[in-house]
Amino acid sequence: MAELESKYIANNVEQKWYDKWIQKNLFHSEPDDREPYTIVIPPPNVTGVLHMGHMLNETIQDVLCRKERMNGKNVCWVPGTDHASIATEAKVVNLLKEKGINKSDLTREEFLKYAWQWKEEKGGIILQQLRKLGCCCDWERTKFTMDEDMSEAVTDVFCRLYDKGLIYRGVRMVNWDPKALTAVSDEEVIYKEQHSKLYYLRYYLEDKSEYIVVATTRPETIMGDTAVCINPNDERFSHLKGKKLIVPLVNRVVPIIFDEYVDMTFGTGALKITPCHDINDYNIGNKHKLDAINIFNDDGTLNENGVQYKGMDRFDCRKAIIKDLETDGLIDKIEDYDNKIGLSERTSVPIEPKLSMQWFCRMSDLATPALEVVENNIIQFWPEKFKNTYRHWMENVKDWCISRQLWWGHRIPAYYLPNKEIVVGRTIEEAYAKAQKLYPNENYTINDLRQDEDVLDTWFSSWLWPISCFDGIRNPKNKEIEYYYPTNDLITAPDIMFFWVARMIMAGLEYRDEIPFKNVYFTGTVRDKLGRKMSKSLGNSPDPLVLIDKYGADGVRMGMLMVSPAGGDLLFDDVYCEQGRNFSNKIWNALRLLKGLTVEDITQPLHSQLAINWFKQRMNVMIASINDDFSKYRLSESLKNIYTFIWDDFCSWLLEIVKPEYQKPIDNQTYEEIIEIFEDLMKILHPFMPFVTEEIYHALKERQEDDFIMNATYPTSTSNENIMDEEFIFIKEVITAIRSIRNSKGISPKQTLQCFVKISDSKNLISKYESVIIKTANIDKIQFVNEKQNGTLSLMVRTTEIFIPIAQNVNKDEEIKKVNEQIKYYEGFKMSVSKKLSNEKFVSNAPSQVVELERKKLADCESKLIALKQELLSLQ
RNA sequence: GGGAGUAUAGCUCAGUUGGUUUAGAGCAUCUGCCUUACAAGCAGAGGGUCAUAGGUUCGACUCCUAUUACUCCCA
Repeated sequence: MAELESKYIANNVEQKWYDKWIQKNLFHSEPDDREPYTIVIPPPNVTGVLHMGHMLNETIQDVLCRKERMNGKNVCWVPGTDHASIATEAKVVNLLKEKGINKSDLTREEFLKYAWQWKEEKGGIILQQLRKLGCCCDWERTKFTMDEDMSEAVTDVFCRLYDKGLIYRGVRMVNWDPKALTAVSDEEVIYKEQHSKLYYLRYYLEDKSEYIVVATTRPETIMGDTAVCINPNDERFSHLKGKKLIVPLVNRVVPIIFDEYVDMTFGTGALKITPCHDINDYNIGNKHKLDAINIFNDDGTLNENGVQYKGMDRFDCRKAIIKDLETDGLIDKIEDYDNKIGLSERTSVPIEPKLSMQWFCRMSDLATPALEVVENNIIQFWPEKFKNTYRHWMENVKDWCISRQLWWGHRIPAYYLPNKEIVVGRTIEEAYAKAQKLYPNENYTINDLRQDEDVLDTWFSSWLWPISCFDGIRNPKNKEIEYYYPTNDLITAPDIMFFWVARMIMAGLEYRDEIPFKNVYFTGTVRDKLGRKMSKSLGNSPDPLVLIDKYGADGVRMGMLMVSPAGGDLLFDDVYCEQGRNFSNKIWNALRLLKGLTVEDITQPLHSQLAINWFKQRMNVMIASINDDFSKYRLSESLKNIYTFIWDDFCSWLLEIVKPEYQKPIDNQTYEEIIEIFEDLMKILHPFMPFVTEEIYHALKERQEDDFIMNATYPTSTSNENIMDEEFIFIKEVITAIRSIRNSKGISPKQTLQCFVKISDSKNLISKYESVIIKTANIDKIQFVNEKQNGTLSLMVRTTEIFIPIAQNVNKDEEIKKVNEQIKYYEGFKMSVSKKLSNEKFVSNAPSQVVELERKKLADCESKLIALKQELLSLQ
């Protein structure tokens, strides 16, 4: 074998193995008689580039997939992307603008051509990046939410829901995004605290005899005012019943209305009502049958109802209006005021409430069963606390606004007839047939049908994802959907629980009569080390590809997972990736150690045999604990355990014990066993660090052409016996105590020491492991004695006393001080235990093992105290 | 304003139905080592009134109540 590099270079290794896995088609799945394990990826936006949130999310999925594959499942991880209507359309519009092309100058078809072109060029970047991370996605199955089959499913579902009466059209107050020029759903509005102003405006009575002061944060909407509202219990205004007011600037005469909705303590107690531009005002307007005057164009500028401000942007208009009102003396005062403003998640501009005709999907019937399956743990949430949030939303679910005023997306399959009626159909032909049937006397031609201009909300396709990925809407009985569905685990962020998770559950139950997945694992948010969310504007997000280049995909994967408990936020820092990279290097060097040894057919030393047997027992315990952690999605804990198992138990203890002296050979039995153990360790680690483990796996032995660790069987726990592990813990304490003495007295590790052990219960155990202690603590041999030896230092491990002779003089004062400190500690300990034991209630109520244990504690403590006091005497 | 969650070492977190020598890990810190696999390392050490105040219990980091602080969700 060629000389191994002294450092592990991930870049030399990772691409090589990924290419081999692809070349051997190891990620591809076909239905067979094995049990399936299915994950559909939460499809990233085509506009997106890989960010830290994806990294965490995809790493978790990859770990789960790789683990289940090694457990013998037929693993299918379906990758794909989401068309992201608003974001993509915005991107394409901007791009065209740079080329000097306005969207409004293009036809729908022309625009879509540009959009598809953009998608083909840029939309796959993120999936390429996932390959760098090592993701074992079945790339042959890559889906896009606007693929033809996926789109057909969306249309089909729309028609079915419409026929069922669950989809309707209506005028509603919607959240209007004046930049994207579309409605967005409630979930896409982000409320942010902002410093703004509260303006106190004077509205004169019709007869100008007096004015009342109205407080508002949005003075620019006064042109749409159609009333001023007052609480009927508010005595300050009771004399104004039946009076009318003049709206400033537009001089419109509006009524004073009375409604208990108004909070008497807020502002002045008088509220201006603008039914077109505020949801609460809209409701009051309906109730009191007020006029509704729309003053805005779709892009947030003022329309002709804004009279002299026509054409001005809404925020410029606010400034202008304040100036004009001031000139007219109609401003009472202006106060600083903090309020929450709704911003569009996509464009970050303030949302403008707007009345408009939209399509809605009725939710309540769909929500009931979807809540039930989560309440009954048929679908399990990890961590479980998210059930609360889910329940709250499902119990207060509102109808879903599913239309968007965009071109990029699934066009609504509704057609308008000249008589203003609507027909819905999967194709225009189907719609036309319906029209003929409904209105046989009208003699319509197919050209009379005009399709709705709007597209569907992106989530209206995403909610079908686990089904439509396997063509389960169009072909509900096909082999694939029957085999892979329901999927096993969904890994996602909690912020899309309502957009997506809840609706997938609804769709699953509605169209398959079955849940879409059995477990939902919610990841935390990736933050920077100061706890701030990672964002473009803060520039605090590292570039994942740069990280991978620097630390290796294995290093980054491990770094992220080590610090991300389920559902807990992750405070990311490069140092974690560095730790991951160092771990790869540690493993690499363990390989170098083994590869550098000369193997001979000689007798296996006792210490090697003992250590290997101990390690095998420990391995059993470890595997059981890893499997238990996985069953509870405690990936972080599992990885931490594996990390210490390999670094400490394997490298620092096992390898150090079996390592022959410099330039001496190792016996072949030990060597073979260590190679086997190393291989099992790599299998255990593989799901977390796929590349370095594959590399080591192949370096350990010659392998068959098709032998890969990613397809190996995960080691199983063959016994739960752990006697040797417990023994070894004590022996390690003994060894550490001797090393510590060495360290504190400045004795070189190279200097072999004598060692006396006072005869006690531990004699057999220490004799058994004598060879191990000799090797690792560098002592000549163990001599059992009845008394402390002269010129030695005492140390105590549990209740065993050990004496080490040291050449230099013992610093008596220092030793006396130490012994006194220990005596003090054990006296205190003894007191607390005695107190417990002298409590009759404790002795009679506590389980007998607990009482026994306390008795043993007391006995051990007393014998320690005796020894310590003797030690003190001998020092004085 | 309504709801949920968290509070344990300098930092990030474990601590599984209350009881295993009066709290564990990683990182960071300190001490000593270039000991032929590894300085991306080795050996060792220090560091905590378990947020505060009560309560339940023979026994509380663990259960209950209140307070404080922070985080998230919803309006």
